[in-house]
Amino acid sequence: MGLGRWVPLSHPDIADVRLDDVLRALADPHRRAIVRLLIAEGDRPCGTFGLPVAASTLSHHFRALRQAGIIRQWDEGRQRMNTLRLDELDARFPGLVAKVLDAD
Amino acid sequence: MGLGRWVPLSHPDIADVRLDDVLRALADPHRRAIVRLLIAEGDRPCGTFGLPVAASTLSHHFRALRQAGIIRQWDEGRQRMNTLRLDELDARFPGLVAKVLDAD
DNA sequence: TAGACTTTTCGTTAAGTGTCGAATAGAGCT
DNA sequence: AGCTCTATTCGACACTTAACGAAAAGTCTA
Repeated sequence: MGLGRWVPLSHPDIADVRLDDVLRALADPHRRAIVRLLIAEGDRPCGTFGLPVAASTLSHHFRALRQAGIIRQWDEGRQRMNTLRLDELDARFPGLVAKVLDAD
Repeated sequence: MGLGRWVPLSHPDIADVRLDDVLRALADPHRRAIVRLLIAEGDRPCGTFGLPVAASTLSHHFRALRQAGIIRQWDEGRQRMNTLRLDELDARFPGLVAKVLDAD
């Protein structure tokens, strides 16, 4: 699965998630599309989002979302699964994610 | 007031305001502070925000907010006034600005 | 007219972003 | 072992960003 397996996947504690990072992450339309699909169709591996970008670019967007505290990832066989940290995000920034996604 | 007086102040039509730009503009804490002060204390000139940055940097942030469609500016004597386009923003992205400002 | 005041533009610097292709590395299958 | 599949890292590129100081422009006041 690439070199990023030895360094285990790290996720920020929800208390350490910064609004700056969340907003910057959601300011990108590809990343909003990822979040929207996670809400609409549930947890899914990276390769199933159908975005028109190279695999390496996709990987970059998933990392941005994970480091911002928006998604959680784990490995399952040869794929990497993604889930939205919606409950945690709503506890920290109530209603924010929904409002952003509603906005377009 | 500087060279930017001959090119008159331009503000995007609210219909042309893009979510990407609004989120990117609000992802900066100095710019959120500007918006928050406009809500709390009403329209005010650029020099009255008390941010710990150089005047030229402040100017840069006001331009970012204006071009994103978040504030409207006009000249009054030797100062440049600022107002939040909150009604327009709420018509376009209902509740978004309030949610973002509430979030921290 | 001369000076003070407010704000912008310009030039620079350091850092960050989105994108791609190539190379790499596990997992699973034959 | 070898091959395929999924996803990552790396290096490169063009572009954007936040920040500063210096210079300049317009407005107001003395």
